[in-house]
Amino acid sequence: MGLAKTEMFTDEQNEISLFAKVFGHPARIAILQHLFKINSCVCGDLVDEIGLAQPTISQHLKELKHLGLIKGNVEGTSVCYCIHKENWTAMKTVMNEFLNQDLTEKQDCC
Amino acid sequence: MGLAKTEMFTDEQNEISLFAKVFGHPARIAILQHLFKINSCVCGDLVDEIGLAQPTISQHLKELKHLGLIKGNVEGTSVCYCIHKENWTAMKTVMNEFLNQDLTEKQDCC
DNA sequence: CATATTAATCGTAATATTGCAATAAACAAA
DNA sequence: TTTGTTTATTGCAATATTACGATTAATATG
Repeated sequence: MGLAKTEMFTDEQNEISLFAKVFGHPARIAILQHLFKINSCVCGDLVDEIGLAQPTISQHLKELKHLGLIKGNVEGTSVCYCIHKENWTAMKTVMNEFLNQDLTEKQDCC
Repeated sequence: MGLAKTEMFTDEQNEISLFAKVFGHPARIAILQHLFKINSCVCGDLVDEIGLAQPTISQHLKELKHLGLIKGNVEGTSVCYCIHKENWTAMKTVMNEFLNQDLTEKQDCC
């Protein structure tokens, strides 16, 4: 099928999986890491930095933008991208809450 | 294509994306949350808890197990699953390092 | 205006993921 | 051994993702 039955899960579960999904490709991790690394914003440099074709990078940027994790600013013929700080922080809260669940009290089964 | 060119990315980028990928489906989030919630371990209860067919749940469990995030203990005819604490903690370290990158010094582009 | 530059979009091929019915495998109990 | 119970595997259909060539859109520059 390839179709996740989102209606049978909680909003939280769907939200976490949507964020995780966008992190589920190394090119998008590379894009985000590069945006974190350089202080100023980049655009087509990402195509050189990462070894993928321009349409492919553009597509990955679109997905990141669609989830609100980055924003793009048109400057002449080029577009300058950067991390969307507020949304990134909000995403972090959701993800950290899931990842940092308490394990100490749990007893092992095996 | 549908094929990520893993060889052009760093080990870290590939590792992060692999972890994220497994979190990229709400059913697997639901499974993990349930394993966190109940103190003792579960097996076929997950099929009832989540609304998916038994082979589907089994497949999701397989992926979680393959990444080492859970472990299964055979008890008679049933299998008891639980979070793999050590591996979960190790995964958390990798993911937190990526998610919690410093944003304060970065200037906005837009 | 014509031309270059840059990024987005379209179209398409290759591959991956999801879900489940059917079946198999493993084990317990009668 | 037979039967029931539980989980894993197989096979397949439907859908999603990834990558990129070709093209378009937008803007700058001569």
